[in-house]
Parts: sequence; structure tokens; C-alpha cells
Amino acid sequence: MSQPSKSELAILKALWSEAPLSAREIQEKVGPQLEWSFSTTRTTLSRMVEKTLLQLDTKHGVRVYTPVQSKARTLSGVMREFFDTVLEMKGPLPTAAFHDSEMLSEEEWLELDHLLNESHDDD
Amino acid sequence: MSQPSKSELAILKALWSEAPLSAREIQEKVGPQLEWSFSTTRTTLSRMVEKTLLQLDTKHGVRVYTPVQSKARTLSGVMREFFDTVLEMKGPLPTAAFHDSEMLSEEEWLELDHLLNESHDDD
DNA sequence: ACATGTATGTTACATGTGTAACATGAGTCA
DNA sequence: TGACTCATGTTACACATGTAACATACATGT
Repeated sequence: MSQPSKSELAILKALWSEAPLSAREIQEKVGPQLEWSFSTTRTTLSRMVEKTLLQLDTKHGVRVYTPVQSKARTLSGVMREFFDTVLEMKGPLPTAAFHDSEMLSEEEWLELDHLLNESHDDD
Repeated sequence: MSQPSKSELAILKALWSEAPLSAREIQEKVGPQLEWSFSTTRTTLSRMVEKTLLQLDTKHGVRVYTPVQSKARTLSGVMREFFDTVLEMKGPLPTAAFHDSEMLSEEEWLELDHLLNESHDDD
């Protein structure tokens, strides 16, 4: 699975805090911040479904979107890629250094740390 | 100045270790690793000059390329962007955590740390 | 003077991403 | 039932990036 772009990451963040959400609901969350029209949000959502970053379902007659991978898994991929290509750190990463990011709970940091430094089966 | 792409970063890395270099010399350094034809390397170099990531001069009759910004400055920008958007860490970053990357010397880490955590005049 | 190599300039085309409008169909209210 | 709204499907266009070929000009050996 390819890494999410910056915009895609913004949408994923919205969905990690609450999912599934409809396109309209996602727009309410990220539209103002990204200064996107509803069309733009919808296009991006479609592409994310194509790339299997999101899963599409129907609830109460509307299409709703759910992230396919957990926050920890996604971020571990993004971080691994970053440290590999930018800093050429191939080995274990010092995840403790990031703990004061409020992106993840303690639980999620543990998961991320595991993904990043122990297991190696990508998908 | 916009952030370098992954490919552009590979070229910058080659030039940080030795500059200026001609297109041919750069190709010898990065071509095999990236599996690029000479044409591809040259196109990327041109675009980097357009974006003012590289400066173009003529030495002994050949065109040679030099990075416009220092390794520390470039990497501080890339890192700042990453931590902002991915981990939403806006404040000072724990650069010490990266010291065992061999990308930078102790000197350069100091410069990077300064750029990242003290000064704030971007260009 | 000609052929050949090397450097440089120019152009091309596919895919990804940002950014959006247009069209259509179904539900709702007057 | 006609007008409107909302959700969804489809299409568009520009710019960035990956990836490269074609064309031309200069130097150099024969």
C-alpha cells in the first residue's frame, strides 16, 4: 500500500478520530482547514478508496468511509519511509523521542513501536 | 524554496558529499542506485536548477551543479515539514534522537538543531 | 574534411496530485 | 407534480514528478 499524501493524511486523521464518516461529514471536518470545496474532498476520497487507503460502505443509505489501516500502522509506514530516505536510519528508530506528539495514545505508541522496530511483515 | 522530492534528495546527497559535479559525474554516483538513464538524471538536474535547489556554473567548459543550501538547512526544512504534518509536533524537536544517523557530522547536527529549534527565518 | 564521442538543449509522455465543475437520480415539501 | 436539496457519478484541467528520446554543436583523431 502506497504512502498517503499530505492531503490524504489530513483526511485519515479526521477518520481516525471518528469513523466511519460520510463525505459530507468529512468535509465539515477538513474542508475549512484545507480550504477545499466539497468536490475536492470527494475526489480525494474516491482516490483513497481506489488506493485502498479507505474502505467504502453504505450506512442508512449513505456512503461512509473507514480507514483500512490503523493510525499506528499507517504512521509507522510513513515514519519508516521518512527515516530511511531522509536520514538513512535503517535500524530501530527512537520512537520515545516522539511521545510528546499528541497524535497517538500510549497504546498506539506501543503498537507503532512494535511495528517499526520488531515485526517486519509489510502488506 | 520548496522541499526536494525523494529523487531530488538523492541527488542533493551526492552533491553534499562532493560539489560541484557535472551531470556525468552525478550520474555515475546516483544512476546505478536509482536505476536512472543519463537522460533522467539530466532532466531532474534541470528541474532542480529551475527550482533553485541547485546552482549551475561552468568549470573548464562543462556545466557543474552545486547545492544552493547546506545539508543542515535542507534537512531541517524537510524534518520540520514532516514533524508538523505527520506528527503535529510544532514546537522544538528532539534532534538528539537522530544523532546516530550518519547523515550529518556533529557540526552539522548543531547547525540543524539551531535552525530547527531556535531561528525561524525561512527563505 | 569526416566520423565519432561528449555535452547540452529541447521535447515527450505517463502517472500522481490539487482542485474543481457538470450531470443525474432520489427524497421532500409546498 | 414541480421545485429544490442532497448524495453520488463522471469528467476536466493544471502542475509536479518519473522517465526518457531526439537533435544539435563542439572537439578530436584519422
